[in-house]
Amino acid sequence: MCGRFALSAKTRQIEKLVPSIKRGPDFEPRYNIAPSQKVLSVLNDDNSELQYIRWGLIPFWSKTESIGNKLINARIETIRERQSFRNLVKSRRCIIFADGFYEWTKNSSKTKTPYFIRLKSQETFAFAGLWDSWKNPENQTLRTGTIITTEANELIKGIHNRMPVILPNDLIPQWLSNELFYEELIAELKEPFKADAMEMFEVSSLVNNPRNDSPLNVKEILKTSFFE
DNA sequence: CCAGACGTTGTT
DNA sequence: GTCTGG
DNA sequence: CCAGACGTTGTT
DNA sequence: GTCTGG
Repeated sequence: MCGRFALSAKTRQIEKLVPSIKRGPDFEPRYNIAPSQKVLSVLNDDNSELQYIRWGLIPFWSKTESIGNKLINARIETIRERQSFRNLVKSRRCIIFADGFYEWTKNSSKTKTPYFIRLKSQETFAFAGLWDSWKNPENQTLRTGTIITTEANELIKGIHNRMPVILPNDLIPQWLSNELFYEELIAELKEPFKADAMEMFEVSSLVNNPRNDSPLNVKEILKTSFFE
């Protein structure tokens, strides 16, 4: 699963992943992005626009906002079957930027230990996602999205059985293209991102609280040596 | 036909 | 136990 | 994902 | 809005 992640990159690094996007503003680093918060994305609708959507999919037909609490992830194995997702695969794909994510493992003691996972290169990457547009009772439009998951790779398997679908950079244009052979691409994306390009660290349980998103907590959250 | 769901993870 | 909010 | 709430009447 | 279950 993917229920929490980080994005501390500058706009410039994100522009490298999607050359067609217009220069966006720089933004504050975020180390503890939780469902219901805004996530930085590019939608297949407009590959030139960097925009925020809310994490937690609210399908256009939903009468209530609360369904978004549930639809934070979509299993790639069943994405073509699920009522809430299958139509979106054809028409409403997106990418969501991150440079690391968290997974939890349960200990014998009922406590949960968080781990931070990122690329060895420390580069920003793109999750594969789906989005939709919903109108609230006041007729205001809200764009929301969900992150696609797959089985865990060899690195992550030790702590957890699922992980987010990370798009290899060369597949980003395909995922955002409107002439998509999604059958083939989806089959390809079931294969989890390669483990030897990633690294994983146990981190402080400070990250358990989604309100701890201060850059000042980074050294506490990432307690190993790599943030000197 | 209508009513109710529409999801994932992990645990029992 | 289950839902809501972040 | 985790943390925290989960409620009403009536006013300190 | 559309499918599933009864």
